[in-house]
Amino acid sequence: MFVQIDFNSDEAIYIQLRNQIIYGIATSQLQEGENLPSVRDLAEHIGINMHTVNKAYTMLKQEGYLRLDRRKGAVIAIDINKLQAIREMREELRVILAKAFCKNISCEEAHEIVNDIFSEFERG
Amino acid sequence: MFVQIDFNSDEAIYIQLRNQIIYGIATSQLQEGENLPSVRDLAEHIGINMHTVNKAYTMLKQEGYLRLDRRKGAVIAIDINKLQAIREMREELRVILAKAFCKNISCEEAHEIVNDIFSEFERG
DNA sequence: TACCTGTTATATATTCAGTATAACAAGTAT
DNA sequence: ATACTTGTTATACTGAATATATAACAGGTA
Repeated sequence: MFVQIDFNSDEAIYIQLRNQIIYGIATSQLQEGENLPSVRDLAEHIGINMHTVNKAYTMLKQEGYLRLDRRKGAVIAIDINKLQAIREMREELRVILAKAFCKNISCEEAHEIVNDIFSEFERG
Repeated sequence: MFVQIDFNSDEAIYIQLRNQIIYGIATSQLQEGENLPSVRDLAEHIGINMHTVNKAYTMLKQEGYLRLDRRKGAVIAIDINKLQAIREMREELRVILAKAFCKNISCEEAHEIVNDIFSEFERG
């Protein structure tokens, strides 16, 4: 597994875990239909509690990134609600871009950064 | 004041307050040199504790959005460290755009949303 | 002097994060 | 059938973060 938890971060462990799995999907390190480790195995591997992993998995399920199957365990399965995704993205971007604008980052510069990051995904 | 706190939100009050002040600066509702209400007045107005407002102000000071002056109180004063701002923005964008990419939002669609939000600022 | 600023210090209640055990239902492998 | 795996649920505990409540202090203003 590729997960790397920063225990000194102010971000909760289960949020870091969720973000890294989403990033793994975006970069094709994790693909539709692929299995994630069981909550117990991943917890063991990272060195954290089972429930912390379960919290991340449950959140990812709720957000439409995976399906939890009694037979196969946690399986990557994207459920796309594009309108809702756009609405959420807009709200999150509003804060980030407001900060950027205050710090003299131009719209063009923001576009460049967006392109940079998207290229990380598309050449996955 | 324009602040509107959602007490049912999962976002901390002082974070909501900070975000709205940054948004207010970006949209020119608050301008360089302008005074914010005193921590006691704003707390009274919103109906929250003085320390919660103080926490938001202290954070905004730390992040370079205002100066705290014993004479004038809290004054909008942007301290620009563009390189750092870009670095932080990049990290935050990475998570948001990974989510977007998983939900089939294209790079072009992301650009449109960025343009939309920037236009909220520039016509302030 | 009286009043206003931000600031600091305590104390308290509540919620959240993370851990620790334990058990359960359902499926798989032997 | 037995043993083992899966996610899931329940309970209990610790520690940290959030928010509140009083109180006081230093520096500046009217």
